[in-house]
Amino acid sequence: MLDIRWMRENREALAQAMAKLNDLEAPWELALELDEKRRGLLQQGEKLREERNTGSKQIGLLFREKKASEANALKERMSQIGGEIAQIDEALRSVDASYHDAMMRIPNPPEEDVPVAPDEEGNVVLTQWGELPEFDFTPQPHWDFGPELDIIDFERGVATAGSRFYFLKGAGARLQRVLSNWFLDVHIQEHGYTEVYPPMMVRGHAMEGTGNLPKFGENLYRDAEEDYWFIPTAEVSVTNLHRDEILEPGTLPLYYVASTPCFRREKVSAGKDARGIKRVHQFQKVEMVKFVEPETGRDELESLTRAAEVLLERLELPYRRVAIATGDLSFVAAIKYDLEVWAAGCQEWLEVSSCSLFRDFQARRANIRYRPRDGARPEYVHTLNGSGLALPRVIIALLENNQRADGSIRLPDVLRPYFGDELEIG
RNA sequence: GGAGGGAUGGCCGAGAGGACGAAGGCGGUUGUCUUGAAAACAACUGUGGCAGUGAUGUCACCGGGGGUUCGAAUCCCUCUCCCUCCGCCA
Repeated sequence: MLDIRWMRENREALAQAMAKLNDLEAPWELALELDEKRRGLLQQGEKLREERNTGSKQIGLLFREKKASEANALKERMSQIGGEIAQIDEALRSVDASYHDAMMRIPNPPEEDVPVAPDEEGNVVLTQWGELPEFDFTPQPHWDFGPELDIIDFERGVATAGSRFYFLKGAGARLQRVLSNWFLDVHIQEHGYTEVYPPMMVRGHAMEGTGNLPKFGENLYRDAEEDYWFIPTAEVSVTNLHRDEILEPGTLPLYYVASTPCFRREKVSAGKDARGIKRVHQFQKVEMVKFVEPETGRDELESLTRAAEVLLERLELPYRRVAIATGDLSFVAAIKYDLEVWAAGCQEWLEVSSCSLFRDFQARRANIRYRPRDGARPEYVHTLNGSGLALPRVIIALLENNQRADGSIRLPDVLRPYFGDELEIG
């Protein structure tokens, strides 16, 4: 959510930002209109309330002085005012609801240096690390060798839960668990993160806090009877960890990391990314979330992104950092870097991390504030998050890039502390 | 799942239709006293909206929402959460 005062005073900048984002539906003009209406009604109502408050006090006094007839006369007038207040309140309620809804549907304006383009064609590769692996045979995609090695079972996954579900088995399941643990360990021990185990179903208002609702409900799974939503990423629960709080001076920055399953409806066209575990309804992801002071946001984004990149480097996986263009930016992000890893079997770059700065956009929605100094006014924190990393796609790259002519796979040495001498699969 | 009891400021806790944004205590800040500290004493001490350059004014907020009333922390409805007992359970 944006600061309405900023919106009032920066119409031009707002219009430009929305144009850059290529979001033609963003109801920012409507929001400003409703804001004006809302404040008008608010002032009318308050004036009447003031009148009624003083009147009501009078009535109390008059009764105490046994001046019943005067009191009753006043009562009648107050009753009238009460009616007017009720009318204004009703109008205000409806205006307020529309206003709030409009505000919740206005996206975050991009940072100055985000590449301006209408869609993902304008994304810019900023850096590329590592050499693409070369083979003297044709590298296979994981959906071919996964079942052969009996480490991924698609058929039984589909039979059990439907399309885009799978079983990881044996070395496959173990690899995911080991990677998840190792990612967590690196973030905790080297990057100063605190591990949390968050709820994986949350209330609707938590989804609003991170910006997944009201606009993107169709991407989420939910309980049919109760207000429980399955998290599409740990970002949702972990960001809400400090909802409605005022953090005392000295608490920021806060770094959290969690490894959770993520549930996504993935209503993409039926054929797209249908094979393998590139795009599935349930996957494991290690997510980093930061709460920081506003001035430090950009530096924190850089260190957050580096924390994810380091993992890819130690796994010897070639990757690139991509600056997401304005038209491809998510609703809540002010700036976003994607990390894409090369998968030799699929022959494509797979997104394994998104690192975003939200400024105060989420903090306003979730009402997360901090006190800059003792006794100072509370201000909104800035939030960031990034995957560090999404498991299935890292597994894809790891398996596909390290396959050998005989069909076996040799995992990188960095995993030796977790695998011992069992670095070979198949 | 069933029965009952609760939710009040940073914390504890009073409050039962009118002088209540809310007693009292704790905590915090400042001052007096003191070489300094402690103690004692005194004053101050919540959040947000709107209007105003400003002093300030005004409105809202006693878990959330709705209602009754001239007037609600207080009465009614509803939701959420917490506690106790019973049932069930990894």
